[in-house]
Amino acid sequence: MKPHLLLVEDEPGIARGLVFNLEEEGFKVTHVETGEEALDLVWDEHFDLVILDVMLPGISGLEVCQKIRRHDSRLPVIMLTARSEEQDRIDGLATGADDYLTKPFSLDEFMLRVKGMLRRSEWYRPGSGLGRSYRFGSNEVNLKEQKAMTARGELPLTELEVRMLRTFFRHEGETLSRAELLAAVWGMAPDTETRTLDNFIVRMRKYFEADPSKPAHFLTLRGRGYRFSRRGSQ
Amino acid sequence: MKPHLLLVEDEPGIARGLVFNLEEEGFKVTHVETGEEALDLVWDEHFDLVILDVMLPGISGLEVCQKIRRHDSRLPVIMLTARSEEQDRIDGLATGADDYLTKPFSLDEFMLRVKGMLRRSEWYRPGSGLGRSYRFGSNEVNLKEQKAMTARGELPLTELEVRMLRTFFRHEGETLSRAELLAAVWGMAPDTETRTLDNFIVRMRKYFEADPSKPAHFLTLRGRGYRFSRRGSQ
DNA sequence: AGCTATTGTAACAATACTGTAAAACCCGCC
DNA sequence: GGCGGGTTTTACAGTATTGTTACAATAGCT
Repeated sequence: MKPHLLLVEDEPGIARGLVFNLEEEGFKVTHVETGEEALDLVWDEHFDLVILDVMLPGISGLEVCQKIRRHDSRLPVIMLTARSEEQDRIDGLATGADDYLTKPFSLDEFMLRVKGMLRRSEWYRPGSGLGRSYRFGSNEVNLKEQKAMTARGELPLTELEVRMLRTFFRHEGETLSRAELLAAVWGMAPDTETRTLDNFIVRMRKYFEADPSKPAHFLTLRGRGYRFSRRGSQ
Repeated sequence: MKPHLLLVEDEPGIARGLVFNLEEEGFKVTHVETGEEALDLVWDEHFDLVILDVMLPGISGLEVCQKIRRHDSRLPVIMLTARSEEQDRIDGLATGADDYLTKPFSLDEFMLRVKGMLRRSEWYRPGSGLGRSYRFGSNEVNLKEQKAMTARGELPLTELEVRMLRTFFRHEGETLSRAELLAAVWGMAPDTETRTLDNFIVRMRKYFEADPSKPAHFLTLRGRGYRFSRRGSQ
């Protein structure tokens, strides 16, 4: 689902800003304040990228980076520092950091660098990053690859199926009227009279519901539309 | 084999220094002074990394970068510029550059960034560094020699076959629409209506697929185009 | 329970879009 | 001019996907 970032930063002001903005961009962010905590986490959790301040209480960022490298030689690390000395940048990059930014830096540039690093890392760390799958029930849907893994095996998805699923995923938990669905998926006038929509719903249920006659995820709200929910019916 | 770098830089002073130092480090460097020359070279030679000045006579570095990206989505590009405006950096990174340095920069830092980029790119660009042949399934394709070794023996490749394969290899894993393929391989308008493309796909499958009727590498994505992947279907 | 608007379902029709083979074409060469 | 390799066009078959129709089932209401 969301890429998972580890932010190691002891200055609360900076940390709050970065966490906020990274989450805004759709990342899952774990924030710790010391190198020790960071290493513990890296040891037993999965991260897609580490953002590492160099000046930390306790063990230094450089040392953390070194240890991370020894543990996972490909985990992308972006270093941050308040010091703008050339030697610091060189030490950072030589230690194995994949990028290095000097504070104060532009937030936009930082975001672009994070995204760029994630984009490339997806090419060599399969199962990381964006285009990941959406899970519910015993299904796993990958919109980018246009396929799904269901209880009954792998399944290719058609273009309209993908569009319908995307619409539902984006509005999980909300009730979508027929008109809204027709507009979002088909681009049709909201008053079109057709059973196509129903047919697609049927298909979704056939694909993804354990018991299509008692849907748990693709719910009908009579007179109001449909609602998708990831956890069972309620 | 040495990594091959393309340096695009019109200021002779800077260029000489960089060429000298890069060669010192064991890289093979090709130096050109304009974006046009750069694009010509990228079109028919293999490079492992491009170092691109933004301020060029003729078409700008940004534009060059954009075109390179469209042509080879993974070729690493490092941008250089004399301008230190934040907006420039953002534009560069947003255009698809993988890194961005502002002149004057430290030579050591520059080298570390080049090496870092190359180190990571080896993980996702096959054909880089070592041999020049591209392997998938039980095939081995050599674009330079215009020939391939398949399960059914050696096979000479025609010009267009090479161009199609190159396009697929450079965009491995991406879905290429008919329009994109027509543009990249044939230079045709994107709305051309022709079955030529299909015929070539058929040929690729006949050459390289164990069972051409169940393609594992050259996949059809109905309504969206084709996708090449080295590892079996997925 | 009976009525009605709405939704579910299946079969089928209509549309793309893609695969394939053969014929036509083009171009350099003898 | 005829030949041969390679490419493009033509023509059509094959299929996947989407849309329509007709009707059954159901929920909500009185």
